[in-house]
Amino acid sequence: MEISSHQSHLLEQLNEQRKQDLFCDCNILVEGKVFKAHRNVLFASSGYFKMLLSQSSKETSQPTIATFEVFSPETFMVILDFVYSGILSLTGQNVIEVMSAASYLQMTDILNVCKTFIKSSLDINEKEKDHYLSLSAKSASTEPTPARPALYRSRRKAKSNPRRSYSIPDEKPNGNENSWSSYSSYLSSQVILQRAETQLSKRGRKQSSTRKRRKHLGLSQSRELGGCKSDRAERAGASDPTHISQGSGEEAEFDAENEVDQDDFGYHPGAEAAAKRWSVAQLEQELSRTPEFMELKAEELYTSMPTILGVMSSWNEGDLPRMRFKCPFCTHTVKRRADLKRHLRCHTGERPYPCEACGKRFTRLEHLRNHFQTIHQAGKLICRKCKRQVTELTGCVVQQGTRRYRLCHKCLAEANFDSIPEDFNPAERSPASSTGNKRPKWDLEEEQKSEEETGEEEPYGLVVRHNSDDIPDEVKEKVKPNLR
DNA sequence: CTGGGGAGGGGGCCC
DNA sequence: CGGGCCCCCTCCCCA
Repeated sequence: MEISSHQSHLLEQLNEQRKQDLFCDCNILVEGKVFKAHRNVLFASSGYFKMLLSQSSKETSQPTIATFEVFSPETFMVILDFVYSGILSLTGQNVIEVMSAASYLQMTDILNVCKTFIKSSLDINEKEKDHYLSLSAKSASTEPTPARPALYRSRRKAKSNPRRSYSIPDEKPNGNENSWSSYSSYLSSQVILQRAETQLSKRGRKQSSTRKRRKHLGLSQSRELGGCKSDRAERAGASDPTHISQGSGEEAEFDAENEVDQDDFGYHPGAEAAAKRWSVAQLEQELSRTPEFMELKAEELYTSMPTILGVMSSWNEGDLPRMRFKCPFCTHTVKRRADLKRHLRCHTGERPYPCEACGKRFTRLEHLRNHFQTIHQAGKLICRKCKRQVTELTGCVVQQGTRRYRLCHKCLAEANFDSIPEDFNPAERSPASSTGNKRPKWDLEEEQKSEEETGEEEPYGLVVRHNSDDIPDEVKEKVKPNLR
């Protein structure tokens, strides 16, 4: 005999215990805010917690502390409330971040609901704001089977909108349906995804600048797979040192047409060893700062990409359909596969082209070349002050702040810089000077030139900013020639 | 506070 | 298909 109310009653009791801080044996620290919960509940609800708790299940006497910096307390509150009640309070404002956090925490049900929430917005008048949805406790069972349609009911406040049940379309990770083939479907999805996409692209820009700031701070990019601070930071106008890789989790999840097994991107096998410690998120951040990790993840991404990335599109009636390649992480499409591969670097964070002088890494060789020429070569042979042409003999490079330029000796004397000239010795500063054939030709040219320059310019002193403070030791050690 | 310029990043497309 | 060029955009620094 089965008493149907038992499950919900049990969950209610657990929730009451949580609220009264009874038997809570796990503290979750989210950006300084502490949430108390029960280990077994978290274990049963989240793949992420399952992994962490299974690693530390031996020590049960002390309350466990988990730290997250990849989503906001508000977001975690939504998720925790769902865990203990089966009710997911989704709004148009928080769906992105909840989805991102759910991806990070490996909570498949929430992910599916978020997807459906976005999809369903296609059919819902956009004027309607604040879509409240709740996931039924039944569908919130601990059985994470994506193939099973999860049910959630509308919890909209408008009384005229009675609660409705939606069923999430079956996910077919290995299905034969080629969702990429329907460009009209793709286009229609853009309508609903546009708003969120705007947020993402904005954040992408933010992140881009954040990366720059990090680089200025001497930090290489961190990659928080499947998790992010997302748009909250943007809304708050805060500069958040979080990297794009939520693209792999969040943006990927966003693309409802995508058939890639999203969990492949949300799960971090490389971090398994790190899971033994509780601040795994931090540890992953540290781990993910290495270029090798980027490349590993990029490789993982490339190999796990769906075979079919092209979408057939007919731009104009009567035109022959043209194959375009769609990014699995965003709505961007390109004509050529090579362009897609290049584009994917902005999602994977892969930077195969390190500057051999300062260790800074770039996504493209041309960017590296430009960087080298402008930063390390100061190619413009014009005195910045008097604008007269100078030569290697009549002028020298000075550095002021982040700017590098040339001054003729006269202007240099007038300027009376405090900068202490430092000899630029490419041989010392280029850890890969003996890398042989793999070196790009511009580098060889540079070497020849610099040999001349060092001989000629040394008397004047080439003021080269020392980036040693900017580059973490591990990066400096791992600066390698171009990896391809 | 604001505008200009430098630096970096990304897309399109040609070779 | 990779390399390279051009263009545009954004961010940051500085005057």
